[in-house]
Amino acid sequence: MARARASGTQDGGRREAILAAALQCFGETGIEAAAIGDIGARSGASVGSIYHHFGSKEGIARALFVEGLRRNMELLAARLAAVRGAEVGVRTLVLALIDWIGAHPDWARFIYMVSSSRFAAEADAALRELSRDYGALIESYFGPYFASGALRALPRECFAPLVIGPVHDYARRWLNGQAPTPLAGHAALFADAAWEAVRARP
Amino acid sequence: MARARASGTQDGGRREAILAAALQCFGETGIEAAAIGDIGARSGASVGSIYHHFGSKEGIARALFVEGLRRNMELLAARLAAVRGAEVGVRTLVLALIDWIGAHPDWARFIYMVSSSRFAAEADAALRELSRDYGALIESYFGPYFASGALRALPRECFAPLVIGPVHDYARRWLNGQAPTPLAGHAALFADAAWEAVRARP
DNA sequence: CTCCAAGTAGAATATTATTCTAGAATCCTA
DNA sequence: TAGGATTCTAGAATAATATTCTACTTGGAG
Repeated sequence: MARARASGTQDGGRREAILAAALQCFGETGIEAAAIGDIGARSGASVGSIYHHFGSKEGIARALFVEGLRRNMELLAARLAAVRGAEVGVRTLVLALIDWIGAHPDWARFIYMVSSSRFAAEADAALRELSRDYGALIESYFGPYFASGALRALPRECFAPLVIGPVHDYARRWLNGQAPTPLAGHAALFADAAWEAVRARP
Repeated sequence: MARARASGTQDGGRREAILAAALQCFGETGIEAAAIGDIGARSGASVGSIYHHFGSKEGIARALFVEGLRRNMELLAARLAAVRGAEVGVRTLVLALIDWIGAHPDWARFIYMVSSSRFAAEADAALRELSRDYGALIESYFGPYFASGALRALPRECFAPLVIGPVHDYARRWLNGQAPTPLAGHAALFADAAWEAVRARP
């Protein structure tokens, strides 16, 4: 009858529980105001245990950030693997992001919260690797379409901003309560706009 | 020979000095890690003085945020007042933002840092007023062009994301060191894309 | 069975935000 | 200009909380 994570077990559930509690706390009060004690209370972990796993509050935030980005990227990779073509690829990029944000607003809110924070730019091995993988995914799918001329000749660094910049901007507003309509309500609009922005011009 | 802000004067210089020091500290180490003591040391203000003016660390951040947005909006308002027409208006929106970010990267970095933070959504009179003014500025300039059909029929809440979303997305990456080329290097590209995204379609 | 590494707990410590009290500068009014 | 009210400043005292430390537990390997 013992619950999977009754007490003192090494099943790894403790780590997940801490992350889940932290995501909640961070989302409710912001990272700065969230107390380690609260995270411990909600997850059933002691302070010492938390520090054993993550080293610091920033360590928790970093782990959450990497985990969120990874999940998001996995969805995108799965969706892209199922299609072929420049236009459908661009639309998939937009729609996968919209779906993910709609399904996981807490994760999205947290990621937006810290993505411009100091440590997001810092030397973090896992983060740099993830960033590299992300670039590689985009490049491997869309590279050929740039080469073939199906996509407009653009500096590569401008591709992602043009395609998903509007979605991110809208999503931030929506998550902040500044826009009433859920992201999904404008999915077609943003997908159309993304394709128009990067398709080859006559 | 007393310097303008020698000590204990009420000339307002103290408040500005605190804000300037805070912008530096926040930018270097992030808001959480920045210590009130440091801000005091850099600005020459005592801890008590800082709390008298701002009430809390979050209060300092809030004041900085509002001030930054206000300056940004003033530039935009001035530029828009000098032009007339749908296309030039959209381009002005993009270019004013690009210019401002290029000229004030510290402000931009800070604003991005906190714009998704908890207090940005909270009930702050000055902030809500500013947000309202911003909306009114956009509406008063572009409203007529929506009405005349020069701009595509769009949900109003999608207009700003489509026009400046890509710029924000690129700017965040650039400020994080993830994109080498300064924003100004892509100004024409982003302005063109913005206009294409919202112009009336044939 | 014993040992070892990983995990856990909670008290002790350190850091730092915030509050408090007193005093100095400025402003306003008569 | 005098005097009182108000704003501002300073720095010590307090409180909150992140982090460190030490001892104990658990589960697995040999």
